[in-house]
Amino acid sequence: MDPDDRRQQILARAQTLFRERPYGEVSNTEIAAAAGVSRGLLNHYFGTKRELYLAALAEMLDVPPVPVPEYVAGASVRDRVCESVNGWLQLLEDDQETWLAALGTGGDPELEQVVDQAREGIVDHIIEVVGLGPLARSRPEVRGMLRGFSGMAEATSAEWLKRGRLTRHQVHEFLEETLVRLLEDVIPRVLDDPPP
Amino acid sequence: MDPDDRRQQILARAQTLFRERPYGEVSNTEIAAAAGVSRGLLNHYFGTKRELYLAALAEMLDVPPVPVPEYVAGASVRDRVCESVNGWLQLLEDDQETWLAALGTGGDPELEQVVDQAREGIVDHIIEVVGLGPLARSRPEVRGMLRGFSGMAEATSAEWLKRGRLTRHQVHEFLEETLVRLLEDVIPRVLDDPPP
DNA sequence: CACGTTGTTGGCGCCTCGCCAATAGAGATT
DNA sequence: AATCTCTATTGGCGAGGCGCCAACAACGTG
Repeated sequence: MDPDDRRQQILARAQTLFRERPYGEVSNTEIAAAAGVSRGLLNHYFGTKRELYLAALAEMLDVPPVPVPEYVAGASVRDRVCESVNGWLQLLEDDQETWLAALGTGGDPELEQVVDQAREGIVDHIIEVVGLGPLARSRPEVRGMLRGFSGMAEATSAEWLKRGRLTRHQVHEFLEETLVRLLEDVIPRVLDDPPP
Repeated sequence: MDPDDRRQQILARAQTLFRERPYGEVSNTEIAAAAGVSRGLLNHYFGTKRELYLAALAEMLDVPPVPVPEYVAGASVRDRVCESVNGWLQLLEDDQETWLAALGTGGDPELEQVVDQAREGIVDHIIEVVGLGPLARSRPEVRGMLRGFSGMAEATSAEWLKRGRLTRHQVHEFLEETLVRLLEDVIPRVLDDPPP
């Protein structure tokens, strides 16, 4: 068989398995059996199991981005932003299981639950400090949106601590300005908006 | 030895090891040796290796939140928001390595690089669709902040797809409103602000 | 026709994990 | 004080997984 085809076939089988179960629970033996080849052939093509996993994941995430429509050239900022958000949600709906498996903790539900609980504590702290009223506290949508802000805080903090593209001062200012606008404008607007 | 003390001691050693290396690269034998006990004792206390890992991670993430200062009662929204952001950054500086190890992909650098590349592609797409000028494109701070927005998009999408606390419509509206404000107000303000 | 190259396989050795029988030591009971 | 029970603790056994390597086969080439 053609080496490129074989390599691609193994990767395809590995992807489907890594999508449904986390790394540690998928054995090379299983991947080889699913691909109809010997186990040693996996090492021949990809070296180690980790390299196979990285290759599979890289190809999973290497999806062509949603094409940019033409009309954005003369459109307003809001229209272009709307289009960008649409592109993201579209991408997410197209191959949902891929992103859910790749991002997060790799698909482990119990592990997910542990870090989820810690993040909910962060949200609790935000709610307490900014002094949300009891009516806002009771709505789960508010918690959901604040979890969104928490994700932003984690990402910008990583930009500061790991990548160095932001300073601590910039992270602070960015998060403060954003959170103020969320509380005063965005969140009330989303809450008041009726579902279509 | 007192069972509680022993359990705590094993957890402490496991935490330090799991902080510096990802799950798969830390063996139970190593944890047992570091704790000065037999390997079988780990199974006696925690059952399986995964349970030990979850227990260690849960205790790592179970840090007491930064206490809320008193003056927030009569302060403005902005002051309280500032205090909340301060709390987050403080928490991050106090035990930085814990959060960096727990969040993200579990401390695996190569895996991190793969998903990082995918996320940078998302940022590229945002930049292209919203039509940022070449001067804004060139600044790495802009990319850093848009990565923050990307983190928010991932978190809110998880709220929609996994938790169900937000609808797709709400996610869309929330992200659109937020991104418009980021582009028009927040990002320019952070860029123009001189470092202290 | 011989020969080197390469895809492919089965097997060997090492490591890790979960389980279990065996041990030792402390506390309780008589 | 002696015994007995309970439990913390250990070493070892078996299963499974991974990386590596020698052997085989098939195909093109001189």
